[in-house]
Amino acid sequence: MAGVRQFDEDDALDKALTVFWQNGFSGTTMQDLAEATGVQRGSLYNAYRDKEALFLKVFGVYRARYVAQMRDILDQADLREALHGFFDWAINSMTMGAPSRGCLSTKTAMGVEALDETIRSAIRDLLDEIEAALCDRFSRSPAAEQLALPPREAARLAVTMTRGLVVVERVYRDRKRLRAMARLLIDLLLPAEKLR
Amino acid sequence: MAGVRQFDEDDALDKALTVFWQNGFSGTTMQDLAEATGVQRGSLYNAYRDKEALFLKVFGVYRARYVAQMRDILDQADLREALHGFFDWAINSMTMGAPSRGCLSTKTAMGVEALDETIRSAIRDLLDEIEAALCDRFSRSPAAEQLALPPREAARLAVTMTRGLVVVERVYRDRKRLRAMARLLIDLLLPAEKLR
DNA sequence: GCCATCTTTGACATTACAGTCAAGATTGAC
DNA sequence: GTCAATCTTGACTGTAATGTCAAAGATGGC
Repeated sequence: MAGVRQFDEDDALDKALTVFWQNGFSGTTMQDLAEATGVQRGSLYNAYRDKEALFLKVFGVYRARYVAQMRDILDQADLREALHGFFDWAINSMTMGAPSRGCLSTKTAMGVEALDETIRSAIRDLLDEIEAALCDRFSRSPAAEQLALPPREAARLAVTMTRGLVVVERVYRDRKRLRAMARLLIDLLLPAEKLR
Repeated sequence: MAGVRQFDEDDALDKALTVFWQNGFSGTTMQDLAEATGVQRGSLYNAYRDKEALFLKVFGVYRARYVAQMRDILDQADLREALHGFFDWAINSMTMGAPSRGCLSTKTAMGVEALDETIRSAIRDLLDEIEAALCDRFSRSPAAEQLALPPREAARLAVTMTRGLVVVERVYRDRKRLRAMARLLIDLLLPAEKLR
């Protein structure tokens, strides 16, 4: 196999992820990616065909990391703490950077005007995975008994809420508000432990 | 006052709103607006200075209509029905069109990469107004006693949830899912009446 | 009817971006 | 060491968008 890739692919994808996350899909230019990765535009086209294919590759990295981290955080004995941990982590993640980078999947879903079917399905897969991770955690005894809703429904509600938080973050830029919202939802989902 | 405007401003703003709503701020070009309104690009620039100023004018129309309609819908005796009416209306509104037009404020908040401060503050004002409308309704007796949360908090949670619904709509394109989510939230907010 | 004032019109300048391509560089296989 | 496959490079093309401007057109006030 002669004529071998000159750049470190993992490193390049990682740097590209940072750029996409900060600027969104349509807000990122191939020039931006070339500068961030140190790989020339032409090489990126050669390696990944076009901007969308490169994005999907980067999105795969994002997705794997996201789900692994959230599963790790959810994996603690106390359900309330697991949920707090999850929301804190999500809120910290989206408020990182200046201006705050937000959420890549939400940015992409809402940011591209004519949402490409391939991209949309990649985002849907991620949301499905997030839902599944929450659902798994909620199905574990004794979580199911503590919840005000069946696991699947509680999971979907939590997923929807995190997406709402991303939008609210973008508009209000107020971490306190986000934390308060998360706390409200947790209190509603775990009524038995609601001791004010 | 010689040299008078040749086009009907209300009509033009209304048509521009349709375009912005369907395509978002950055996805809409002045050419699109010229075609939709029947007003030449140059005239639009002359009348509104630039794309952003025109958008803000259009957004004002959107905001007034949105809040008036939602206040009207919330204004029915039974709180549960008022909430169902509100969410149904919001869901119908965002799933209208093909592809569904979504929510103008959310699209704009998430779609513009470097969110302009003026636009962001216009969106924040709208969300504040939506929250206030919900809060007013929740503060009306006997709503406050039926709610699992204080009015302000319940209102904020509902606002966050509608934003989440918009994102979920864009990804899943499934009205049933949206309705189910809305129902879950309503059931959590009105625990006393939770009779399955 | 005349004029000052604003609007309309279409061409123009500028910028920005996605994607292409041919020539040259690199390197593993033999 | 040679070769062929692949990668790299930078210039080029094509397209699309925003905003500007000068000339022409319309109109209310007098």
